[in-house]
Amino acid sequence: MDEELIGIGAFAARARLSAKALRLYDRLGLLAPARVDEATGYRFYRPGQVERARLVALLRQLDMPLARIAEVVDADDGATAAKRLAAYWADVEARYAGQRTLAAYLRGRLSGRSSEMYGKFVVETVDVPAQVLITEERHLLAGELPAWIGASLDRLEEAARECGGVAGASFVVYHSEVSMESDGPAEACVPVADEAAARAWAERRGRARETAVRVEPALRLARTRITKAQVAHPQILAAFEAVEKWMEAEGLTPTGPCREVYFTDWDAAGPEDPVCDVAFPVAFPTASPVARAAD
Amino acid sequence: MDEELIGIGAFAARARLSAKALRLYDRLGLLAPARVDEATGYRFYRPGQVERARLVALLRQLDMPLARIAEVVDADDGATAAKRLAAYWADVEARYAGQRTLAAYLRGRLSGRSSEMYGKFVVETVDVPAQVLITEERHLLAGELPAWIGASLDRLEEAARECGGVAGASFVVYHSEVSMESDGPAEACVPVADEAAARAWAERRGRARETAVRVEPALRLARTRITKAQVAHPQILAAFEAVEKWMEAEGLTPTGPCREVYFTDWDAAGPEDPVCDVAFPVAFPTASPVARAAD
DNA sequence: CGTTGACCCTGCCCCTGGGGCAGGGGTGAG
DNA sequence: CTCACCCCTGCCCCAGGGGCAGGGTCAACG
Repeated sequence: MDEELIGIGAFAARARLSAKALRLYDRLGLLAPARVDEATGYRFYRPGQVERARLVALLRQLDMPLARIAEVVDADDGATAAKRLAAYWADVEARYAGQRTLAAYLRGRLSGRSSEMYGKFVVETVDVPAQVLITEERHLLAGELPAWIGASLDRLEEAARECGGVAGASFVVYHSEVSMESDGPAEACVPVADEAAARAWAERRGRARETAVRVEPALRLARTRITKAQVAHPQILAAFEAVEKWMEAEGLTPTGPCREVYFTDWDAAGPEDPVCDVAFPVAFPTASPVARAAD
Repeated sequence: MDEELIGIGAFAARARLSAKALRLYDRLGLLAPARVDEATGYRFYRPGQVERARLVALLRQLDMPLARIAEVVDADDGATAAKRLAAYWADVEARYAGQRTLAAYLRGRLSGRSSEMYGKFVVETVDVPAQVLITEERHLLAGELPAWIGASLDRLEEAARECGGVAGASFVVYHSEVSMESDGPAEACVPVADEAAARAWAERRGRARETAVRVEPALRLARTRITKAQVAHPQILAAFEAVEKWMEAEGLTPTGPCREVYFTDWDAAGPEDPVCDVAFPVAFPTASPVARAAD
């Protein structure tokens, strides 16, 4: 029917792609030529394939990975394709929102406003007793964090009712990066009163899930208290840094990953109410009997 | 003074970077250890280097290339560093703005609104006589296009006064991508009346510049007229597509790169005034004497 | 009929910013 | 003595191509 096949060069020009890219897409099965000459290996395309190729080119302009492009262009109908594109773009937007606030924060910090920032945070140490925790752990992106924290703590606090009730402030432990770009694991933790019940609960959930029960030993934390408005991307970085600066000044080094402790009802708090401690575990004083107390 | 050097593992944890990344930064000169043991090759860092390392880690979260990170962290003062960061981020924002509008456009198109879009454009053919052009050519990003087009056409129209005056509508030729992401060359063209004067002008400008004089043969264009409001990223794509669809339906194929012809005073036009033709060169009818005229 | 360009092929190395693993070494504690 | 940690270098891997080498094809022109 459509016998006017065209060579890769002409097709590349019409699709506004490079021949190299077309060969790659062929190899990946994303955009196979209509015919490949067996003797010479020459690729020939139907003019009707230009449309698909151009869509691929446009999606590449969004930096969409080829695998996701395949999901879009191979969708059964336009609505599905649009939905997949929208899902991808929502990911990008989330990631980008975090980057934007981080860029703004860094611009301010580099401009020399750093010294004035640390003064705003009051850092102190506090001792936390050993606790039985029910936890959820996940790898996620910075943009997904707020939503996940809320949902995860809700789930755990709900589950805590079967485990003797919530026995302390819920918190989130960041096992790698604070405000990580990629996927340092974050762990949501809720202290519960009844260890045996907690283990039974975890058993029912199955161990393959992301949930677990663990006993955390008593800790000393260096912490600073922040308001609801400060629990957001750039501002909270300043809080973490303030605690670290303070620890350095005190000669303390962190003995574990940092955490955010939510000690009050999030939803009931106003923007200027304190809701969260940004904290690092530090060593208990050992050799010297002089306890380093809070200021 | 600061004899407490720390190993790469501890340093990596405090800087929230991987040891692997630190070795890379060492090799690139971005973050050299305070001391390297000659016998073992072990790297040792001063605690004071954590700050720089962490800044690098944060800048990496912005996907800033290491070379540009080096420019920021090696800046002489904070203001310079902030300026370089701001410059980088402005690039990202520009690029991102284009991507966002493209994503919105594609979402709409995939949802099936395509059929209703093409009806809005009236496509026709028009013959353009041979012209002497003075031109400027440049590689640039989509975000820089509007500003460059305006400035470049202003410069050329100014220069045209020395070349016998402007002899036709100014236009811009896109030698690779329409609304390209990267750097397909764009060429701004102004027709002038006096070829000899134009060549003398180009001679004075020097040939190493991006300016040139060329004679374009007579062309037949397939074009559609769009308003000032439509001369923007997603909308204009629809116009290009409409022309291409029309050409396909007419059995025509483009014989050269596409162009935007600005046939009226841009600044004096309102948003709904037609200001621009989106056009492709097509072949003159040859075998058949039946001229394909505009509808 | 041969030659000349214009196309086209595969295969290889290059880029960035690392991740992951192999294979080896050093050091201190039990 | 062995084990557990750190640490080293070097190699291969990812995406998404760019660029080049070296060789095959195809149409048109003399």
